[in-house]
Amino acid sequence: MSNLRGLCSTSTTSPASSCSPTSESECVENVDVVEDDNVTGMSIPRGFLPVGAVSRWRDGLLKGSLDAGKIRDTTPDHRINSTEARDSRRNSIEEKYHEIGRLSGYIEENDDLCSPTGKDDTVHTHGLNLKYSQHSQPDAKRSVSARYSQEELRELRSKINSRERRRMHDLNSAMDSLRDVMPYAKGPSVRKLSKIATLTLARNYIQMLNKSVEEMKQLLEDVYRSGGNVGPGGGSAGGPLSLSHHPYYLSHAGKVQQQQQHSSFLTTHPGHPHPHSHLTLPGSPSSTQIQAVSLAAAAAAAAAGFPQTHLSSLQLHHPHPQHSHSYLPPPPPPPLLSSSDHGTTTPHQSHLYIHPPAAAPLQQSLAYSSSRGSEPVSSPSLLQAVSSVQSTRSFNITRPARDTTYPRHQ
DNA sequence: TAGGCCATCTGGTCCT
DNA sequence: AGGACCAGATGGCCTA
Repeated sequence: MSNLRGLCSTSTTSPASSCSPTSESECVENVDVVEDDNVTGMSIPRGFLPVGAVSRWRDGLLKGSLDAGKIRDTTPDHRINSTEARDSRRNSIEEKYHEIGRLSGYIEENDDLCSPTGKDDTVHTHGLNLKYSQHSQPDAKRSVSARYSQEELRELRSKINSRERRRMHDLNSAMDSLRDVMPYAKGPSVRKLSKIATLTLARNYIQMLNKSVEEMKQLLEDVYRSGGNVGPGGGSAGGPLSLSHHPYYLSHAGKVQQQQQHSSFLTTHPGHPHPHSHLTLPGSPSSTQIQAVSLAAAAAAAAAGFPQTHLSSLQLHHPHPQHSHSYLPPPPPPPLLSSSDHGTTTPHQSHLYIHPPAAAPLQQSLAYSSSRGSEPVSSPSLLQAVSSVQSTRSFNITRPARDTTYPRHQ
């Protein structure tokens, strides 16, 4: 029997990664402890393997044996359906494992199959080796095996795997960066968005921002068009602005006031000293300019994720009939998470339905914000999404965040 | 226990 | 030729 200790050292990557721990701490201990496995009778260096790694190593060894053709997989085409394949493999794993035990010599000639997971940096050279060494392979393929030794092929495979891991880690880092700018609360008790949920949320968030930009553009055009048609002082046109009664303004009066103090564009009307009073513009404040301000605030609120139900209630008092309507029509915005995005719908629900796993982080986000007394960082679509989920199924929104620490390899 | 999500390995393809 | 990218397969972990 080959001593399994140190068999992971053949990797070209870091030693830590060669052990394939699920966390760095898993590979810290390296005490000289050997445990006899009661299934195969093989000695397993427990000290080298983290908790739970024995089973993983066992499975990995099984996989390596299967892939290497040492063990014939009796499962018909076990690669067609992953679920079925997994179940069938799990059902027969013990049987196969006994078969592994009879193949102890395999271990001695494949010393780098000691990875706990049986995957990480376990350079199964069966791909390059077997495939490229077949005489039936094209010349280009054969040349690979002709130019490289077995050891070089292993190193090559290890390098390829390492690059792929790094690539996926970069992708995950980018995903985390994207999550950071997403309008949902983050916290220790909030599970982070899944990848698909992150992308879906990002798409709809961008759509929402684009819509705000378009509204701003339209408003500025109106300002330029009608700016010269308003009399000095604005008269009644420059009168009370309903923005002061807007819930966003009321709840953010302090911020608005602060912005006024630092803005050369906005001043507090002398006749209305109260910070919640009406806004006027210096010089000749036109109603359209005021509307621009109000809409800018509304757009900013929308960009900040403030519920658009409030924004849609923003009605501008203007003497001109063409301006008497709301600049923010209340059509429902696209859902941040729509059924089509996630591909999960319920036939009996015509409205939005979010698959629970995808919605849970959003719901937790709201709960987290609420519990902290902070204003929920949400959008109307988000609220709609969550409320629809709440009406559909119940979730435990206080469950701890899932430990999805990655990368496993540093 | 089933299903979701994820990391990893792997081989193929495309690009520089 | 080597690297990037992609998709399939697989197993682990977690939750409902």
